[in-house]
Amino acid sequence: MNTPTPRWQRRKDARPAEIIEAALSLFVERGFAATRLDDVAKLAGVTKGTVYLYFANKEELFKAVVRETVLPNIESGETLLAEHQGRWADLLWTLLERWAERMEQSASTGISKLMIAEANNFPELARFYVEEVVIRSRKLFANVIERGIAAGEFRPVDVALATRAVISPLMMIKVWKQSFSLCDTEPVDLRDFARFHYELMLQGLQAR
Amino acid sequence: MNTPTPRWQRRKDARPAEIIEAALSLFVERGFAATRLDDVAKLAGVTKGTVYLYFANKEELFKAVVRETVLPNIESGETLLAEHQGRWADLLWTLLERWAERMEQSASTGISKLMIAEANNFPELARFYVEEVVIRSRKLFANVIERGIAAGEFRPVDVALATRAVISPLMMIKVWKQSFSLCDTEPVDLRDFARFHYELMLQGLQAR
Amino acid sequence: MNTPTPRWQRRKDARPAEIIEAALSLFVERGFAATRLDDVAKLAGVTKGTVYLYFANKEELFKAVVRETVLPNIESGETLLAEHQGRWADLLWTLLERWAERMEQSASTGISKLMIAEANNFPELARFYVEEVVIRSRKLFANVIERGIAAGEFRPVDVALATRAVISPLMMIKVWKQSFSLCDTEPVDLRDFARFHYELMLQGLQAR
Amino acid sequence: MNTPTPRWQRRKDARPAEIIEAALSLFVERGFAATRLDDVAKLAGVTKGTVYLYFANKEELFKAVVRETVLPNIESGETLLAEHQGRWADLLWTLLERWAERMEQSASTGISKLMIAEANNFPELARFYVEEVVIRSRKLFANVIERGIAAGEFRPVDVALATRAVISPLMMIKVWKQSFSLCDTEPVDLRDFARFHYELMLQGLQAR
DNA sequence: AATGAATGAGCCTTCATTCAT
DNA sequence: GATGAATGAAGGCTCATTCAT
Repeated sequence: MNTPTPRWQRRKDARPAEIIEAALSLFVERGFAATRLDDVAKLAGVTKGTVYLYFANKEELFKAVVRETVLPNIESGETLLAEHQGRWADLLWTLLERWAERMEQSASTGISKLMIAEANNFPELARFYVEEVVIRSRKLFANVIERGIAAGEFRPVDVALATRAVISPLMMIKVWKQSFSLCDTEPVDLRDFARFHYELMLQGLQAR
Repeated sequence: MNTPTPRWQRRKDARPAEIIEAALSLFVERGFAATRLDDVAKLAGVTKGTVYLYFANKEELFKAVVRETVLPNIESGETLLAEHQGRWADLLWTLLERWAERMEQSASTGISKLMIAEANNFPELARFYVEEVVIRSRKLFANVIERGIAAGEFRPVDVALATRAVISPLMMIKVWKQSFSLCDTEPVDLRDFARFHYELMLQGLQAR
Repeated sequence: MNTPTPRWQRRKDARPAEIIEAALSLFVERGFAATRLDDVAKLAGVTKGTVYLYFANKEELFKAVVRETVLPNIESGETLLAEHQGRWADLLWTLLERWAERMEQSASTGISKLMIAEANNFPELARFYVEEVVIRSRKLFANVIERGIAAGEFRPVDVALATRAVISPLMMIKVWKQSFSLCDTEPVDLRDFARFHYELMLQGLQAR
Repeated sequence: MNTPTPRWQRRKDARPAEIIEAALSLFVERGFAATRLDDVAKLAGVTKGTVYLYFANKEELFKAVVRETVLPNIESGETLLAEHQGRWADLLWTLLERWAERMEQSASTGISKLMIAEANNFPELARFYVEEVVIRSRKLFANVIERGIAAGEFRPVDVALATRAVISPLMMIKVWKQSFSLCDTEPVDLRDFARFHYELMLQGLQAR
């Protein structure tokens, strides 16, 4: 007497986002190669065929995940830079703090570890990631440092090296947490570390 | 009547070490999952069946690789600490410099990336690695910082955070190089970066 | 108040023919199995669902294509035979020449190759094709030969064998062209070959 | 009490030939695309993995089939040509007769139809077949015709066209038989047709 | 001890067919 | 009548593992 549940529903507009969300969570949890599209489909509530309706293949699905979940973060940082007024050291802290915050909330920051783990086996993905994400992120921080130097706020350091010195520690801690959260008995808090590292950095960067 | 074993024949005792060496080099180059045992065997000059003679399966081979190739590096650092006389900042630099050097020469430093990439899929191995390698490495650097503070050379910072701040940047750069050497158009030199980062750190660490 | 159906709107009666035309062209180009219904639909300007509205499945569509596109050619030959006056060798040439011409212009002559390729997988279709197309075509040529013999123009050869000897070469060249046009570096012209073969045949057929 | 049957036996030397034989028979029966490697393996008494032990992929398996089963036929024809003494028309007949015989006995002559059916979908196979089989076969017959002309036995015809005229009819009859054996109610005998066609040809070819 | 032939489970991808809209 | 989103079965290929020799 009750209406039989239809075999499926048309959810064209919602599907891609649902699949991307499922893929992000599984990619970050298990890695790219170890994630089966069957599982992505199941988690998204569809079948494998449906995944291929929206994404040409596994690699394109991955790229879509990056585009939808990582790029917006970078763009928000670029906006911050464009609109910034005031001390550059303050902007540096704002960027680092927001990054640390996102690391604790959004799975999208797990993509870094994913890429580190899979880059050698999927060179095309690595290229895509470096071009779309890495270079732009570096440029963002490099810009802040350059302007700080120009403003006389920072010493005239090597910008490429300084950019790495600003980015690497926080990224490493995040990557580490993702891999060893279950067995590292001496974890550090991401935001505490971000602040500590920022202040340490600043001593060495600031002009006297 | 008895056929004398020729001098040049490989003793069977050497086999496991040869297999481990081959496995290290391929695991570091391609990662755990992407390395085929066929290739490990070929590189070691044996056949696939022989690998299974010495190692129960791929995971056990992986564990053996970690055990045999990483610990000696740490021990040499501990010796340096035990015998050190003079300024602690100098020891800090010595440790970082030697580490950076090894990164450019020895495949064993590629294990870090390997572990980061595979830890989630091999929790027991992750536990082993954290206990035997990570904790000991941290303790080494933490000791240097603590003694520097005690000697009035460094400010009384949070030692756990400072240890991470000292270790993470260089490790991140190495991990990164390993994953993106082919497509990162803006690579930095490991030792240049080690020196840059050391000096920056020192500004923030030193007591005035 | 009533919306008049615009004159330019396609009548629904035209749909099947449009789909058949699209299917013919793709089947001939790519073969039965390799032709996707998606592509047929796209070429016909409809969607895949619409194809299933008019044809129960891919096989039925295939049958429809054969029915609609091959028979008219045979009928025109039969007409020629019925109305022929003069030497039978001339009619033979006329038939061969027209056939060679059609081979260069109409996709429908590609059906032969299609049937050769798919007959084993679609036995019922093969039966249909043999009965409706093959037997009738043979009869046409056999008739010409028989009348030529009766008229003393040709020697009294085995008509069944002679019919095959007349038909096969040209058909083979066409079939071949269709399959190997891209990689055969020594193609021959269809009409040159038809003429060459006709004259060769004639030497052997003619009474002295 | 009875010894349990081993899961498999080592039959290294025999395997490739067994797999090739199985593949030939299925390819000819069903076509290249429609033949599943699972079925080839089953018919050869092995598993799919074993097929890949000896052949890199389906296309390479096909090439091996051609190499092992078709090329020897051509080579034997080339030997016949090299060693021939006497009238060229006789050699022509010998070649055609042997070909017709093989058509009735060996599955390998079914490859022609196979290639016709699949060439468009597997261009690399088509290229291989044309280069390794087609060109060489044509050259064989072309040589006979050329020498016949040089010897004054045949009229100075267009050799390329004449070669096709010699080869095509018999090949077409064979191809046809393979596709329509079940439903053609007017089959002709291959060897009868070969003889008939040969004699017809000869009339047109011979110098007066 | 060592080999390497053989296995079989697993995964990405394709596409004819179905059916909710 | 027409659409196109969704399905699901099928097949090529890989590779860790086993085991007869």
